[in-house]
Amino acid sequence: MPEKRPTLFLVDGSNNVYRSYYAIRGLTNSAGLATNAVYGFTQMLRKMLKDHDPDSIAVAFDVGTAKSRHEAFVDYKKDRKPMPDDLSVQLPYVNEVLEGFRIPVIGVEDWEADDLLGSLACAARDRGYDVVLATSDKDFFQLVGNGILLYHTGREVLYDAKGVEEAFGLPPEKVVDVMAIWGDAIDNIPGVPGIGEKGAKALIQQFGSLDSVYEHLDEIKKAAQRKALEENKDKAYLSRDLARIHCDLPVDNIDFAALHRQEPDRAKLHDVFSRLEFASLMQEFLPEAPAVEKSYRVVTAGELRELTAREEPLAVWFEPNTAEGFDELIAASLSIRQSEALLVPISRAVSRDDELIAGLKRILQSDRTFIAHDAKLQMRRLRSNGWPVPRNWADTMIMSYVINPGLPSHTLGNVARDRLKQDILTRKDVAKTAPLFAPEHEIGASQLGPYHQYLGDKADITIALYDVLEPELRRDPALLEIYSSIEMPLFPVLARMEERGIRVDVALLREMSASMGAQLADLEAHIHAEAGTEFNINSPQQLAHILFEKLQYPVVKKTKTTKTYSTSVEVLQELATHGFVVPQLILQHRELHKLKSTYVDSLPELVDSDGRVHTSFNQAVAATGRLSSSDPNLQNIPIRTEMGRTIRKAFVADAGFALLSADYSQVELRILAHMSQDPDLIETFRRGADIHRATASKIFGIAENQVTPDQRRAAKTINFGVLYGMSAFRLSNELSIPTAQAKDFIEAYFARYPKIQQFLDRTLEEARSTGKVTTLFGRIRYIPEIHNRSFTVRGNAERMAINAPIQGTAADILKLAMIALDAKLDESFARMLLTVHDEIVIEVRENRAEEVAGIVKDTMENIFPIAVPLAVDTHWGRSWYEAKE
DNA sequence: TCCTCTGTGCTG
DNA sequence: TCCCAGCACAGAGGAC
Repeated sequence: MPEKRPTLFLVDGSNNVYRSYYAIRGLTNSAGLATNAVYGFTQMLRKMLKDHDPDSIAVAFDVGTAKSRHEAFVDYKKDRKPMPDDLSVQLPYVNEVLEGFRIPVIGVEDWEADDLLGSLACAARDRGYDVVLATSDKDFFQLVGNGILLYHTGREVLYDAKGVEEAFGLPPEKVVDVMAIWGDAIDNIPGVPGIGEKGAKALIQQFGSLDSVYEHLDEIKKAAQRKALEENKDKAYLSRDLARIHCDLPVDNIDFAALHRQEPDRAKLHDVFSRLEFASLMQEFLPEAPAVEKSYRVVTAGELRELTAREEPLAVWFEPNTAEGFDELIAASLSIRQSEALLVPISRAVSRDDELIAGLKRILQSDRTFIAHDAKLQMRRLRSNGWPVPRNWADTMIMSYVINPGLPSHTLGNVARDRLKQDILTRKDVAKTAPLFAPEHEIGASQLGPYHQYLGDKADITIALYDVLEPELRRDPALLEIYSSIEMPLFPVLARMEERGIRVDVALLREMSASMGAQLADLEAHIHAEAGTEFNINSPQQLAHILFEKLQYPVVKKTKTTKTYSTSVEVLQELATHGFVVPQLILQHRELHKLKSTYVDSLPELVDSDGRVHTSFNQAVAATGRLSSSDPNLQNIPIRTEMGRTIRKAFVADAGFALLSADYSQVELRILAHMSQDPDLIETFRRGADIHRATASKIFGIAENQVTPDQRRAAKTINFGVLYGMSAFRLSNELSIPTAQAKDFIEAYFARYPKIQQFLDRTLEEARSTGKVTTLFGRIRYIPEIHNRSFTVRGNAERMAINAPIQGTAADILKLAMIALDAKLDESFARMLLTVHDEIVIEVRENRAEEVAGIVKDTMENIFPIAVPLAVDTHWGRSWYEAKE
């Protein structure tokens, strides 16, 4: 193998200062000094040094004006605004930061920074460096290739020539030809007026160069394009000259050896960061180097044997070939102690060691505890690769979730930041460095790089979190019970459900798509004709313009955040009642388009080679304890309208099987009855009456058989409203009655169900005094905003406090039922596939559907007895459509 | 071009 | 002042 060339990173100073200035808004220190540009620039540098660890580095700034280009084109940059004051004041700090990092600054009087960078790059390349230009200016794409790479500092992506071709659409050598036509507003390169990015790229793709475009003008089909090119030939050629970056300026005086990386001056950095008030950077660059050094290394056979003999919990991470997939494993990361990690190369590509792999498999078969952050993911990765799956797991993601489910995210990186104040490298960070650091080549190497760092962090941080979270969990017996008796037994069940997937009838969806497409086209034509103009019906902005400005319909409602005209269903329905025809058509178009784009057209894309879609059930997302589903979300498949419901016909059972759906009836109201111990509500459920009719009877003081459909509907709305903490305002809206009357209804309700009122009061009191609420099983949800001074924020918190115990208890019960069912049902005749909050979908042998339905109903109804019976309805059929009554 | 925000709408 | 919990699509806007 040829010796590796040293890397030299050349940073485009002005570009990155400006980019940071515009990318981050409103950052100042307490003295009022703007710090946005220097902050962004510093973070960019820090990230780049960390991710790419260059051997040498320099920053180029332009100084003075650029004469050569003035001569070429007098208008050049004539419109460029002077640097904003709140940017120029930051430049001295940028210099201080660079001094702190000990990074040299290169500036040559009267040269364009572009040309300076280009010339430095070419000279360095010729002296044996791998050069990386750090900029977000796409003009530099032209220099990429033959020893020069571009690191896009906004995207944090490294481009080689192939990468440029993918990203830009054309290879580096064609960039100036494209710019000649396209132009560049930022640099005042005019280009050919009337032709933009797409047109310019298409032309160069077709003809190969600017010269060739002009040689073949007569072949250009679009008359307007041809005319624009004819009339602006001078501008085009001038633009090409302006876009070309010069690489031949004399840079002989530059001593490249002096650009070698140096250790940063931590004291200096700490000082400037403290004046700028960059707290996290101050923390990172303490005057003294950090005492604890991480020890990550590639494991030896001896070390692995030693590890096998031990029994303490082992944190594990298995790295697959692709970020989200379950395909071939590349490497494993193991840790039994914080700040340490052993890495095992698995990849076939390089350094595969069968002895190591066999040793690792032996460890997995032991009875020790394996700690993972998302054990379900690790389990699926192992199983899909035919590896042994451990029996005993601990899961730090679930620990974090059980301890505080309300965090915005329970990913490893997020929990590490929250709990350990540590940032970890992501796969994305490392993948961006691909052209320099191909993982399969790096993992077996003796010298550690970013990929080792990333892998080591996985196991190291997992065990560090375990050390923090496990004792914390133990301090709360109820939470420990939820963890060990609900969540941990559940995850292998969910793993199986994901692996099985559900069969989808793609042909049926394609048929639906075609027919819906035709209907949509008709509707669209009709709407455009009625509106008298063509516009994008799916654009709320354009639609609002047509409805409320062109057609002058009355304004019903404004949107919440931007206070623009709302075009929501309620608004359109309201307008339709006035007799306007367009809103009615839009409503039809909306429904069709929604169903087609979200379900009918997207589901077939997600069908696996086994003809089934495999969703992910997320066990650490919903703040109430519910599960969620994504990629695809199978918990929001339409049912309420007949057209939407039809989509369920595409979810089908295997040949010889049926789909069985079992759902809890009114589970949340039954839980409310239990938790409040309201005698009337309990009595109604015990005698198996229609709960909404019974409620109507009580509120309106009439016999149950006298209740009108409207009264029942009102009672139903109130019943659900109670679970959500509904306001009289909302109820009045929902029922189209005056607010005063809605208020009366609610008062009548609580007068008849005083225990419910007491339960709600008690729950709010718990939230106020302890800052949290709990489910029947002790699952916690924190309600930090319960004392907020803002009426709106506090009101929201109160409604969450009321809803969380009920919704969460229902989730707990469903999870217990799933665990019990998984133990009872044999894979050979009944397979749990889906769960939708109060429903479980099971694929069952046709001839055993009735028997299994009985088992499922019995299990779900008796899993956790409460003051009222839990009722479960079951239905089955060929499809999910048929399985729902 | 990509990313983020916003509006909208589907489920329990 | 708009009812809890989710996920996903499409358009629009920002831009050295």
